[in-house]
Amino acid sequence: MAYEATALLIDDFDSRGPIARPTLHDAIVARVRDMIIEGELTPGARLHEGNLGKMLGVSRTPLREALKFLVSEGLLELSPGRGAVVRQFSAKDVHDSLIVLGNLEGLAGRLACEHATDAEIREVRQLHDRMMDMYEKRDRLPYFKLNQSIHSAILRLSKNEALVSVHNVLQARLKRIRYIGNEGPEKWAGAVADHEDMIGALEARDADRLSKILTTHMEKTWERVRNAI
Amino acid sequence: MAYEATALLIDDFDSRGPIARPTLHDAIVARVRDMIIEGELTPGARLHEGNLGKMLGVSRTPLREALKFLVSEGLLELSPGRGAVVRQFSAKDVHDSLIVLGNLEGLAGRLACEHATDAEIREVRQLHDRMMDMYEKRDRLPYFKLNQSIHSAILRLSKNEALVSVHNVLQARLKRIRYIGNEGPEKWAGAVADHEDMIGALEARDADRLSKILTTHMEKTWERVRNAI
DNA sequence: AAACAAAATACTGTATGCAGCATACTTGTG
DNA sequence: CACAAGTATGCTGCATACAGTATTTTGTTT
Repeated sequence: MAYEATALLIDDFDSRGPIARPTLHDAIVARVRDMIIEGELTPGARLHEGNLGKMLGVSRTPLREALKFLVSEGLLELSPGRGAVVRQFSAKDVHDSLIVLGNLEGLAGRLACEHATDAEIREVRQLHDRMMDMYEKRDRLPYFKLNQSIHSAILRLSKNEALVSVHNVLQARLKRIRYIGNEGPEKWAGAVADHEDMIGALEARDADRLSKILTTHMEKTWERVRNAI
Repeated sequence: MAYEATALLIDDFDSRGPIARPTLHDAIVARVRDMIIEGELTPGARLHEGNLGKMLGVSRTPLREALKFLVSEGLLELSPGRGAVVRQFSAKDVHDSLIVLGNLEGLAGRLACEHATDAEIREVRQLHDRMMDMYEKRDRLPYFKLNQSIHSAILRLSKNEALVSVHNVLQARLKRIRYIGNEGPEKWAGAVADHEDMIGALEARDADRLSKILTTHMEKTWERVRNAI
């Protein structure tokens, strides 16, 4: 019975790429991370090792290892003798993180203008166009996902691994909040306008302009999200 | 016998602060991190759980948890079935990290100009003056430590927790490199000049200037370190 | 009835044991 | 003598068992 659940976990994991096979550790980390992002585990909730382990079909040992991993990522907090708790982010925490994220994306944009190939920029343009389609249809979820893809793509095009990894950590902490904070129609239009500017600046390889747009875009994100906290 | 080593570990840990008592987990993490920074564990070295555990007087279970933590921090890499290895940083990795660090410190400087109190700036000035004393005496190690303290202080004065935490992660990855890369006299003078500018800009609360100095300072660090890799 | 103390329960932290896999060594063959 | 295959050793990955500590519940006293 326990093994059925384990099998499920591993099936969930993306098995493409012949280099590294999926490990149970990675599967648990990904699963718990999702549970936090999707709100199954709410901020402040205690993670009971016994129950959670049974739930996932895993013994406490690998589960605890995964929890330590998530503590290091900043998604959980650990009080000695009392186990792991889903981390609470105050409004200031979120604001602080968004400032840093804005700065990192600004840097990424600058580097992307320098290092991206024309073909890569065309790919981002395609993502953008598909996103605009979804906006026309007011289809929120695909829009949201494509939006995320575009930001990730710009990060990737910076060709700076350290930047990508740091950005991912911060991004993961806020994913839950952004998941909730779905903006109203008027602010949505503003975000779309930003994105039009973005792709334009990238295609023109105007590093200063792209950098500024990205940083400012993140400040606006704060305005959109601040009430949802 | 095993317990003697454990006790030692815990004694190493700073026990001030009545809130959180030192945990074995934190002690192991700190110890292994130090072993990497100080070169006791060289990049590419495999970490044998049995031996390392005996060495530290700890069983494999908490040791493995600590290793997972350090993997998440980016100091170790994990290949399934083959355990943990001290991560190798290529020259590009280091360069990329320094670019990001420079950007983060630039942001920190900008925020510090805004949020630091006069008293806090005076404290940085004192650190700076003491560092200059050490420079006069050509006393490298205290100079190095005070230098680090000043950069940390500026980060702290940004009053941005997310920024501090992200900076720490990246800083930890490079600590080993900086530990090696001790510059020659002519470049040392350049670094000192930068620091004079820094404290001046901070006291004047000139955010743009401080930000630029910090970012540029990091680019110069690359020049100093690049040959040592 | 309320508050405090004590005991029982339950959860975390650590050690150990076992199974599966990777690697190294040895032996046999071309 | 070299190379390949099979075997043996050793290490990682996971589960379970035990010890120590926090929490909750119950009983007693004011």
